[in-house]
Amino acid sequence: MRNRKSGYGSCPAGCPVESTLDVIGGKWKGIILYHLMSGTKRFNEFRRLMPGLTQRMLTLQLRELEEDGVVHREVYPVVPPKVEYSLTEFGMTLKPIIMLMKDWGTQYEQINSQKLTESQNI
Amino acid sequence: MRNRKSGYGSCPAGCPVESTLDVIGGKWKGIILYHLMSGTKRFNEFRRLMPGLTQRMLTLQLRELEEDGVVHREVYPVVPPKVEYSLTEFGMTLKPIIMLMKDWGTQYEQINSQKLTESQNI
DNA sequence: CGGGATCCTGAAGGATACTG
DNA sequence: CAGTATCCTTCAGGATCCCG
Repeated sequence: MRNRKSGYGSCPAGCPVESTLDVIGGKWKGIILYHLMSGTKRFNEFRRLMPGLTQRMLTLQLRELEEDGVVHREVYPVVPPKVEYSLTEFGMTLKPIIMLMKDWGTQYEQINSQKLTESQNI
Repeated sequence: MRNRKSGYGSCPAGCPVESTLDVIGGKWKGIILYHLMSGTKRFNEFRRLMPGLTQRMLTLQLRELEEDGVVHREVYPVVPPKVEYSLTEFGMTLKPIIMLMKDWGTQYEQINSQKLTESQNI
């Protein structure tokens, strides 16, 4: 999923779509960004919000989002350590997309669960 | 990227976002959907539009999109074979998302190329 | 023309343990 | 608290050849 950006060679049109997917398409990036929409979060806050996400993956995904310029990482030089993650201004511009994706995903899930119950009734 | 849907266990909120990414997050699905926005396409049309995409992957990605209910596959019983792919009505509802993603990706690419030239000037 | 059948690999993601 | 550091697994994606 990563290294899409490097490889294309020829990609006439529609590639910006892929660039966007590069940024938000990581396994956890969608949820991470979604949670960041509602405000700054700390490292362990994410872990509470997303059980099942390991520390390693959380770190990696956050670092990539940071590299891509959509997430800001603020380190406070205190003991115990305190690090806050927030959306950059550019990251904020993802809000409409994430929100639309949330709405669409809700629709999609409803339709899928309907299919399921239908096939059980037959 | 696939089988996200099956695995979660606990996914309180924001998961619809992930569901959507499940549908559009495949390596070529973004471009495929983008090209379908402008109308029905045949198998080899896609291949022309996206050199570098192998037959196998094109078939697989189209089949998954079909399973997810966003793409319709129309087979004409003629010789030589003719198969047309189009968006379902539900698939049409993805248009706003794809378009936003295209716009955002364009912005993102501009910013990235700026960074590049800046770092070369230093 | 529009695929299917195989085989293969790279890297995305995961489990676990340790640390400043 | 917020991470590294290793090691390991899986499977999405690719290459190639064949077919009705």
